Amino acid sequence: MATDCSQPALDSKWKQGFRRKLLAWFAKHERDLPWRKSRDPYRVWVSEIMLQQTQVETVIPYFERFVKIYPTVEKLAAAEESEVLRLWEGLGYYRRARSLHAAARRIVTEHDGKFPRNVAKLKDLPGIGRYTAGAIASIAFNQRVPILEANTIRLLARLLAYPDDTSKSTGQRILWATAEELLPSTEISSFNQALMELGSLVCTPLNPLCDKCPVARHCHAFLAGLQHKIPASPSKVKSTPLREAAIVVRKKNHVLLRQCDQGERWAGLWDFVRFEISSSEPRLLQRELKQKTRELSGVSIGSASPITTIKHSVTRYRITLDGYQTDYVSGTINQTGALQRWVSIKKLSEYPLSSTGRKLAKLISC
DNA sequence: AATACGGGGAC
DNA sequence: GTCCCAGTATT
Repeated sequence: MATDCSQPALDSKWKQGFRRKLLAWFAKHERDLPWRKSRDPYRVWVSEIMLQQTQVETVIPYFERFVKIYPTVEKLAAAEESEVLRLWEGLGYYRRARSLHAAARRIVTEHDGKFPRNVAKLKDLPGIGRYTAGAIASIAFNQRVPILEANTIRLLARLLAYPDDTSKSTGQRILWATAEELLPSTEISSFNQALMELGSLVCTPLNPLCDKCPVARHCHAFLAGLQHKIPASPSKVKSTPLREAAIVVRKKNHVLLRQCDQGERWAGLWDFVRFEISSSEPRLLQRELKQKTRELSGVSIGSASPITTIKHSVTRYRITLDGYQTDYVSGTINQTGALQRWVSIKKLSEYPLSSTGRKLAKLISC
């Protein structure tokens, strides 16, 4: 099946012109990005996972360091998960790192260290969905399969002048069908990358550079003057404020760390004792800190003195995190629930911490 | 179909 | 402050 019949076929000459213009533009404007130095599927894969919901400029230093330390899928498979998370620290969406590591082990054991070339087998690996499977298959193996992600959603929505919410299933179906219909018969790797590159550099969210766009004459939004209205902004969930406390419990030159459980935020990473707080009045707050620290960790603490306040966001939550320091008084760490450990301050650098955990760690070590 | 999952860049 | 980012997995 070449096309989705729910989508009216695009004119053949129009498609040819689009492909030709796009590829010519890409030949001239392709950025020199580190994951484009080769089409090694391993490097393509690592870059695609890092790039999920993460901007190119942010990924570059992480990618360089990662492939230097793990140059092959075998090296990655042989690593400890915590080492992988340590390299991922600060990049966010840590499940990506855990899935990447798990997938590396499966590629080595189930596929003899070779990447599956077809989309179905790629999608079967953890952390690889429809986009990433298409990206690896097309970019690394030049297979004729479509991709659809942030850049191309915007680009294709404008190209069609698609007026509705592109995140809904109808919009997704239409845009995937369009991405497939536009595919040339050769040069798929360049074509798919060119779509993303044009979306990223020219067909930008705000103030698209239509006068620099090689396919402006193909673009129904541009031709109708609707490029600023399309794509429609999706309905957004409003954020919820949250107050939390992080307690650095000190025992001589050690501090108490806890490894976040599966199913909670920062799964697999380590953090200081951390919980939501409700009290405002100082006396009550001290009681709450002691009580919740005891509940969560098993240890009793003295009075907690503030270190700093960090404001940050996690998905839809706007968190105000108060960091405290206090001395261990008594008790032993819980053996049930999440793994906990007394860690010497010197060794904090070896542990993968959340971004806020790392900020607190830097503050106490000096 | 909706929601959880991080953190930072750009304006 | 807000919006956005080379999405995926789970509910």
